[in-house]
Amino acid sequence: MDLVPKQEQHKEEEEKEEEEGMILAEHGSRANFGHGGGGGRRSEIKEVDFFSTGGARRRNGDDGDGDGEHGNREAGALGRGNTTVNTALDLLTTAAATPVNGGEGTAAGAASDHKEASTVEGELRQAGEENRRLRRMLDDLTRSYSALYHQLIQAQQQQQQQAGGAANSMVPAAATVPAGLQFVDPRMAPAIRAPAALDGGDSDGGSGSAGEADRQNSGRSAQQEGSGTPERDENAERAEAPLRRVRVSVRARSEAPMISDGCQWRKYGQKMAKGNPCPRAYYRCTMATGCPVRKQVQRCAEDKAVLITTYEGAHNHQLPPAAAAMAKTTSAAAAMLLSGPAAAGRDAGALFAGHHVAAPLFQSYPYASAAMGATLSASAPFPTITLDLTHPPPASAAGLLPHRPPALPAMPFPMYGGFPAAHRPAVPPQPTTVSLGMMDGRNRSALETMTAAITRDPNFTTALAAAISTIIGGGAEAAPRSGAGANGDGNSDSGGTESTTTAAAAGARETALHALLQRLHDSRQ
DNA sequence: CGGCTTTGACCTGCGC
DNA sequence: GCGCAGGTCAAAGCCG
Repeated sequence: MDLVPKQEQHKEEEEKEEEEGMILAEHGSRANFGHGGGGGRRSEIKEVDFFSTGGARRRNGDDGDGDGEHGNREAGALGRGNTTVNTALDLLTTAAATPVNGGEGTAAGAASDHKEASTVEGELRQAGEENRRLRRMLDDLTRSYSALYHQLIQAQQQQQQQAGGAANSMVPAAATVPAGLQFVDPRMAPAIRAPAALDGGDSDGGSGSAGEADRQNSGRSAQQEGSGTPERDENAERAEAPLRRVRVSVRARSEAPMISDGCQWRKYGQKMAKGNPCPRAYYRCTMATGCPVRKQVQRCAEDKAVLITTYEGAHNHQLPPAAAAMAKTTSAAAAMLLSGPAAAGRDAGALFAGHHVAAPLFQSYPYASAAMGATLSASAPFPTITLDLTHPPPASAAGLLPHRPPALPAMPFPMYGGFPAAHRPAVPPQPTTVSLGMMDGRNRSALETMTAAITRDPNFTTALAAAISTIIGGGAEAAPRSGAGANGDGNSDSGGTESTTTAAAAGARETALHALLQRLHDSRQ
C-alpha cells in the first residue's frame, strides 16, 4: 500500500531536486549507486561516499540538517512535501474507507481534506517559486563571482608587472602560490596552466591540454586499475576510475596506529616507502563486499607523531554517522579543491561522475583551501588533497575571530595575496613547504581557528568533520547560495550543528565575494 | 572456524 | 633492458 505512494513521493522529490538545480551533479552517484536506494525513503542514508559529494549532500538535505540557507528551505519544503504526500494518501484511504464507517462526517472530512490539499498545493507552488528565485540568485552570484575573479586576476597581473620582473624571476613558488595550495610536480604544469588558458570561460569544460591531462590521467589510472583483481567488473572499474583518481589525505597528530573514522578496514599490505622509516600500511574497506575504498596509513617521516591517512575511492554502501562525517569532509574537500570557483557546483559533480576531470582541476578556492591548510599535490599519480591538521592551536586562537581586520568584512575564508596557482602562468612548481609562518595574519588566523576548533574536541573524527565541513560545506556541496542569512561568522566551533555550519558556509561565500571586491578595490588604488 | 594481520612475491610504471 | 619504487596479491599464521 505504501509502495506506490513512496515511489511517487520519491519521484516528486527527485523532480524537486532537479528543479532546484542541484548544483552538484548528482548523476554520478545516482548512476553508480542510485539503484541501491529503492523505496524512496529519503531520510535513510542510502550511500555516503568519500568522493561523490552528491550522495552525501543529498542525505544531508534529507535529514533537514540545514544544508545552507537554501537547503534549509528546501529541506523544510520537502519535509512538508512528505507530509503532503502522505496526507494525500490518507485521503485516498479514508475516502475509500468512509463508506464503511458511515456517511456522517464524510462531507466535512472531505472538505477539510480538500482544504488541506489545496493548502499544501499552495505551499508546493511557493516552494517551486522560491526554488526558481533562488536559482536565479545563484546564477547571478556565480556570474558575479566569476567576473570579479577575472578582474582580480587582471588586477593582480597588472600589479605584478608594475612590481617589476626582476624580483619575480627569483620569487619562489611558495611566495606566489597561495599558501594553502601548492603544486609540487612539474608533470602537472600543463594541467595547471590549462585553466589559465581557459580563463575566458569558466564553463568551457575540458579541452586542449586539460583534456590531454585528463586522458593521461585516465590512461594511468586504467593501467593501475588493471593491475588489480581481474575478476572485478570492467564497467564498474570504469565507473569508479574517476572516483579513485582523487585522493584525500588527512594529516593529524595521533598516537594511535590508525585514526578511527567509523569504517571497518582490513589490512591487505604493508610496504616500506622510500625515505620513510615507518612502513606504509594499506587498508581496504570491508563494510561491504566489493567496496573499492582504500586507504593508506603512514607516519610522517619528519614527525612520527603525525599520522597521514590517505583515502581513495568511493564507498558503495551505507556508512555509520561517524564515517559519514568523515566521508562528507573528504568528499567536500576533494570537490572544492578540484573544482573551479564558478564551476564548483556544476563540475564537481561531473568530476566525480567521470567528466571534465581536468577542466576544473586546480581552479581552486584560494580562501577555503588556505583556511583549512589544504594542500594539493600532484606528485602522486593521482591528485592528492592534503588536509593538514597538525598545527597546534595557539593560545589566542579562540579569540581570533572577533579581532578580524576591520578593512575586510568578516571572513572565514580569507583571500590570499595571490590567486590560485592555476591562474599563474608558468609558475615553476617547486617542492616547497608552506607553513603557518608564511601566511599573512588573516590566513593564519583562519587556519589557527580551524585547528583550534578541531583540537578542542576530544572526538577527533567528529571535530574534524564538523570543523572542515564548516568551511567546505558551502564550497563543495553547493554553488554559492543567496546571501540571505549570511552572518559572516566562520566560527568552526567543534560543536557546530549542520545548520550553523552551513549557515556559516553560506555567509562565507558572500563574505568571500565581499573580500574579492575589497581586494579588487584595494589593488586599483 | 572465520576474520584479520603479516610478509614475501608479483605486477606495473617510470627513470636511467 | 634493467633496476627501483609503489601497489597488490595470497599463503601462512594468529586470535577470539
